[in-house]
Formats: sequence, structure tokens, C-alpha cells
Amino acid sequence: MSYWLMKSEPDTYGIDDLIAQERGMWEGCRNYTVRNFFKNDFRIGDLAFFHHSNAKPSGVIGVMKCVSEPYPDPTQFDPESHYYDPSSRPERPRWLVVDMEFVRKFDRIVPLAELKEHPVLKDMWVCRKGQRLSVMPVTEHEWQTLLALPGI
DNA sequence: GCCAACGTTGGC
DNA sequence: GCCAACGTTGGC
Repeated sequence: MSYWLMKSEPDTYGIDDLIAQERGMWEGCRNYTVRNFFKNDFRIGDLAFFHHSNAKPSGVIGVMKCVSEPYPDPTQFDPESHYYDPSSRPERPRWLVVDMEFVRKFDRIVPLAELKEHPVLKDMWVCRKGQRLSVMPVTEHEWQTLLALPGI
């Protein structure tokens, strides 16, 4: 089983939207590294931190769980969608999604600044300057360490 | 709103 | 296949 951190802007799709849906399709990723994570590394049962980006403050707000195999992102074929990709052919879909299920919302957001000050968590990928991946792996040590923070 | 970082595009 | 220009992400 693997651990992940997945970013979303709360104005677009925040953890409360996931709570309302219970299970949501993680649509709109248009980055090949992320596509390959979905394709090769995501497994049903994997756990992920829900990270609010472009928020005040940005940070980790909860936990969700992968509940599907990867499958083609329907928004890439939808001309009405913000995520429409006219160069992706249905017989050879370029972009994938997974379904994520709500697990837990923290009592407080754990701000990025707090992660950057933490002796273990400061080395997380999300703390790296200029880091732009919206989905990234988390080690088990980082996972367990961060899980203890919102209760403090 | 600024801007650093970095992925993507496209000319050659 | 190099690399400059461009666009986007996302923290601040």
C-alpha cells in the first residue's frame, strides 16, 4: 500500500466537496508524471492526504482513500469542459483519473509553514520550493508523523 | 498581484 | 533533439 499527497484548490474542489460527494473522481490532472502515478502506482486502498493549495493558509486538511483502478478522464473528451484536450483520442486516452473516497477531515488545517519547520516533514516533496506536482508520493514515516500533528 | 520554478511547445 | 519562449502552478 502506498501513501500520497494530492493538491486541490478549495475554491475549485475542496475537502467539503469531497465530503458532500463521499466519493469523487480526481479529474483534470494534465501532467504526465501524475498520469503515470495513476497508471502505474495507485492501488485501491492507497491513502492520500488532501492538501488545499492556493488557500489561506495552504496545507493538509484531511485524508482520503483510493477506491478505483485508473480509468480515462471523461473531461478530456468534453468540449464544454475546462479540461478538454482536443488532441486526446478516445481510442487512445491520454489522461487518467482515479476515484477517491472521503476518510477524515482534520480538526485543523496543518499549514505548509508548519510542515516546513518540522524536522521530519520539511523534506516532504510538497515542501520543496517550486514544486508543482499536484500528486506526489509520501513515505510511511512522513505519513505517520503528519497524522499526529492535527491533534496537537 | 508578483514572480520563481518548471513543464510543455514548437522552431530550427 | 536542442533549447528559448511561453504558460501554469502555487506560495507568499
